[in-house]
Amino acid sequence: MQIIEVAEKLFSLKGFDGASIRDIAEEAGVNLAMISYYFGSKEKLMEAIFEQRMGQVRMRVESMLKDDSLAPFQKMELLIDENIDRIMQRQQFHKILICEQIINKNPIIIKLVNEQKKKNAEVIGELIKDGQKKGVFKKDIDVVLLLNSFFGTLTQTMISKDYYRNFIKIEFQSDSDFEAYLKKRLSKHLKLVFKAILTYEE
Amino acid sequence: MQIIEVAEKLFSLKGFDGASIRDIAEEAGVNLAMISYYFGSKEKLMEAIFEQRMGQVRMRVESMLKDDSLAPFQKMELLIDENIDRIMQRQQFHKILICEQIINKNPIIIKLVNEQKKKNAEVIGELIKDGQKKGVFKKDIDVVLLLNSFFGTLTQTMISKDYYRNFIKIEFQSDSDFEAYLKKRLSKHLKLVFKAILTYEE
Amino acid sequence: MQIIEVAEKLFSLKGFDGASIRDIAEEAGVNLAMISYYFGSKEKLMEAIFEQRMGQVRMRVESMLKDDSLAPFQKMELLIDENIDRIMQRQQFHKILICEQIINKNPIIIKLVNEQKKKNAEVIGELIKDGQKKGVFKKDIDVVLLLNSFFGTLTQTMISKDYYRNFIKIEFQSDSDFEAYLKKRLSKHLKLVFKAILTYEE
Amino acid sequence: MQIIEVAEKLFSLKGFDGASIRDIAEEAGVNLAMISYYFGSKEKLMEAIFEQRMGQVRMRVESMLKDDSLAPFQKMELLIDENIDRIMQRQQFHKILICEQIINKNPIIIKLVNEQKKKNAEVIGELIKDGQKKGVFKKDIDVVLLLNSFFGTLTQTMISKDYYRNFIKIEFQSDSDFEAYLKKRLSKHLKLVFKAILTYEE
DNA sequence: CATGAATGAGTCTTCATTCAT
DNA sequence: AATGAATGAAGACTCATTCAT
Repeated sequence: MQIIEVAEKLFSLKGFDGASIRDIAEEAGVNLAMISYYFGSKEKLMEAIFEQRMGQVRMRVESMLKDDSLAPFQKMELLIDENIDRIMQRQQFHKILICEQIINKNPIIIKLVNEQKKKNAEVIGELIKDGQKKGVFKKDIDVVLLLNSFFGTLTQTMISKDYYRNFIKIEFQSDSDFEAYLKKRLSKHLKLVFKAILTYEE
Repeated sequence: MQIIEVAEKLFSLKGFDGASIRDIAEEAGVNLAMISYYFGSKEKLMEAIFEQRMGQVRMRVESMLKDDSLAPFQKMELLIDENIDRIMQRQQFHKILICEQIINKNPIIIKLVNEQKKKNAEVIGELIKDGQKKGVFKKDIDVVLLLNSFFGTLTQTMISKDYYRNFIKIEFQSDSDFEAYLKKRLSKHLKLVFKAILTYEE
Repeated sequence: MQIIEVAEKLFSLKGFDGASIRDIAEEAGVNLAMISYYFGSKEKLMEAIFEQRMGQVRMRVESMLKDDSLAPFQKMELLIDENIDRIMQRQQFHKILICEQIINKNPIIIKLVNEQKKKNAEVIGELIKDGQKKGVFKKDIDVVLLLNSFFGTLTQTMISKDYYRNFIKIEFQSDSDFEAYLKKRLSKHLKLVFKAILTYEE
Repeated sequence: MQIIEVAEKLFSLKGFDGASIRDIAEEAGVNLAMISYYFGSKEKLMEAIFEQRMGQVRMRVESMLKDDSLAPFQKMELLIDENIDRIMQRQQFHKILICEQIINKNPIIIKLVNEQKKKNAEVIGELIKDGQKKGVFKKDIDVVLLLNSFFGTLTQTMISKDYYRNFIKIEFQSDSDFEAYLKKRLSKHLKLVFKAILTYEE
């Protein structure tokens, strides 16, 4: 578990090929051979990270979405905030996730990722259908592009965090202060984008 | 020039650390030592790619933005389509661009990228001010988050292209057919998002 | 230890830059990577040789010099023979030592060498003071030039051994016979030189 | 000629294997290919240096030694000072000379060096015979060891110059001041050594 | 069960040299 | 006569993995 934590950190900093298991073993304070011994190989270690991190998704959301006392917009906003929190808390992993979709395409990982994407599309799809039935959402919504805008905005913001912090001329007392500010802005911004996509008729 | 082309391709497929200069030399049909000979080092080769690709940006746009006969919305739509075209034509480079912002962080490259981001923010910033003066755009627009949504949506769509193609149940006769379809959908989607962000008042 | 032995041999034959770790690994019968594995780098291997060889100096001498029953001249002669033996037994190392003082100048090694020189100067300095106090050595002796003559004669003889063997018209039955002859001649010669420097008044 | 000068400098600083013809070409301000073009190869360049530098020896000495009005001791002292000057003026070359006798033993160079040594032995041999005939030098003098002591002292002093300067607690205004001081000390020291070897009976 | 030692394959880079111009 | 471009060989070093203990 500690190995996974260190590996996640180093993979996110240097990439899969850039981080050596030597580095990982050293920083984790374990024997070099133990990584191959426990995980089988470097590739398998990466897979273990993905299994570990992707298995934790969704719990609170599921039940909430079934709650009929909540309006579709409320559910959508909950979903947005929930995911902003989740991703901002696991930035290292999500950096790896992006890179993994571009390079090193390990089939096992790609499969895991696509399953997750499918689940995401299903959840949001149901929510949209519900909203459409209730007449508050418009017809013809491209779920995938909606999700791409959502996750794309989040990841793009995440990887250019430093640039953004430098751009807005506000001084923050600590990193977590800035992080909190960022989440608030993202929340507002993304809710607006969702609202537009879900209701705006050309 | 041919080396740059091959290197761009392999870097986008395997990442900077994953692509060896051996691979690059072989695929480019040149001697292994030629790469160090021409570019000095692997790092410098990467920098050469960035200088090559980032120097080509914008020309038509500049003049167009100064054209007073165009309404802010028209300009904005032109800008969107222009950038969709540009990025979809240079997908390999933009994949590298994303990874480079996450890992390896060569300072020279980061500097180039940040300068480009600044220019982007300035161009869109002027356009927005113009629209606000003319009363067609709302106040208080976060330029950076707007751009993050734009480029984030594009890159997210690009890296999950295969998933998207599989998801929509349409059969395409060729890759370029799908590519064209994708660009049309993206154009429509992003114009909607921009319109919302630029005009929608909560 | 075996690697050090082989490295010493090859460094003395081809020089630091001329001897590749490939050669060393091959001749030592170990894997190429083992040298980096054990020593860290080629430079560190060289440092290891110096630490190994310079740590062994002097032991018998120390006690001998404190022996008050020996006259200064006797001590000096013992010191001369001791050092001739030491250097002739480690000719390979002393060849490296000379080259290292001219080229490559690894600071760690230079430091070790200078410390050794300082110790040598101290030992001989004490001996000289003792002899002066007892009135058998003259005043105003340049310790460093005395040592330079001593070690310079030895090394010069060592590196032009072949020429010397060819010059004197004596046939030797074996290399070790010649070596023994050389040591005897050197001993006589150097004792004469020392005596002159220590007593001869202009 | 300029190439030879630069090559001599770099070979003396980094050794034959450590100095690349790239470095030499760059510092000499000539084309990289010109060195192979003019000299044939790196080895031949080294040979050219030796031919250049060893051809210049002896001119004034020859005539002087035939001068019958000079006593053997006077001739000897002239010879000593002459050679101290010569070597101290060509320190770079003599550093190369030492290394070349230890490593990289190019046969052509070794031949040149041995011829020079033979000439040296002849000249000093004649001088000694003359002195013996005149009854001022003793019998049984080992010419080679005498020369070894002479050149050995000089080279040893040369390569540990910095240590010596640091050891004696005298401050020098300039490098050439120290160099002059060194030559004076060496001259006195070596004349004493010679006198002892040539006259001292055990 | 856990690990220190060892390895072969691979990394990037630099080398002296050559060749067409 | 002189050189820029190009190259094969070799350089030191690091890698993920294995294996005997």
